[in-house]
Amino acid sequence: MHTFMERKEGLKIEDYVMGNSINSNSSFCDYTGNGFPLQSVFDSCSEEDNNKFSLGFMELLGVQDFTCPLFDVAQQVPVSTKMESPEQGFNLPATPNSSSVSSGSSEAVNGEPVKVEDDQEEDDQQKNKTQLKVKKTNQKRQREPRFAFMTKSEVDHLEDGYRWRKYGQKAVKNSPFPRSYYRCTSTSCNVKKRVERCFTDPSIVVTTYEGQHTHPSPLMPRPNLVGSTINSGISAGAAAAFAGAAAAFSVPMQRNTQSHYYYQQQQQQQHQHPFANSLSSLNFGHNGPSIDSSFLHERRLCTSGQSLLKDHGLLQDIIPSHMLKEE
DNA sequence: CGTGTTTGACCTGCGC
DNA sequence: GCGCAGGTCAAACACG
Repeated sequence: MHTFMERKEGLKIEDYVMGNSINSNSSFCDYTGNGFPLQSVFDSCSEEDNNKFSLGFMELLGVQDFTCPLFDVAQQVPVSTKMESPEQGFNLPATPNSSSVSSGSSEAVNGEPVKVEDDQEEDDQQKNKTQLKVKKTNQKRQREPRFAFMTKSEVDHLEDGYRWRKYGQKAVKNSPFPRSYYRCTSTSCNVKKRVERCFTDPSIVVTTYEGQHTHPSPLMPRPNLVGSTINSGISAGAAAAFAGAAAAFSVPMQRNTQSHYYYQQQQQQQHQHPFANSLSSLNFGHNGPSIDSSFLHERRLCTSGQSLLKDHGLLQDIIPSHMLKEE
């Protein structure tokens, strides 16, 4: 059986969901009836991979029990995984700001306006525009890994231990709810996230993270609080492992939420579970966040939680028992 | 004053 | 080429 780790970039999830019949203009809420914007999560797809991975969508998701509703939040069914950027594994640091380009780069140098002849100024602007195009083109080719999940929450912007600065908001077609764009406030960190609400089920918030933090969470306390989770039925190891994996993409730690996780997997990725990959590389004592008490109320599942359970035995405590039985 | 939000304008990619 | 939609910028503004 194919695991999602073996899947490559280019998987067109819409095809697997609705048999190639989905109108690209439709929101994902239309696709699933549960409203997850897969289009925004699983982009950069290729025809080749469509053909290559013609197995069932559920199989693609690593879900063995095909009777499980695909996007049933109530059942906490893991959904799908995929990552982008061939060169970037799950735990590779995010590309530094070198790839980010400001549209106002032609205005000043070192904060001071540059006085030049008009002709030269125009040339410079032309050059800058050209360079901008080239950079943006390259930027698109090497996208940051994306990680998306849906969360049942009343608040749009979930607290995840990192500080975010909102830099944009756009109305989403076919949805009354706008999409918000956030960027990590850390100067050396270019992680972004998009937050939008499913319009068919407004209680569901879809968060898409792009890139990985290059710094520890500024808000997370030391992980010695993890021990407190034991009393609530989550082992310290499981909690720390999950929180660490979550921190890799800054999964929100929000009370009373329900989430599904989505990975965007990519070509030539290590044959290792993304979460496991992330977990193995995380230094919980330093970089990994500790578990906020709110985490105890979380009922989340990573996409590949089941395989992770098998391999590492870390997350059993937070997996609903009925899901284990379904395996 | 520092930090974060709002919002209109702009850029880019893509389909027709 | 044109129009649309997604994504980003940056000035203005709010707030503690």
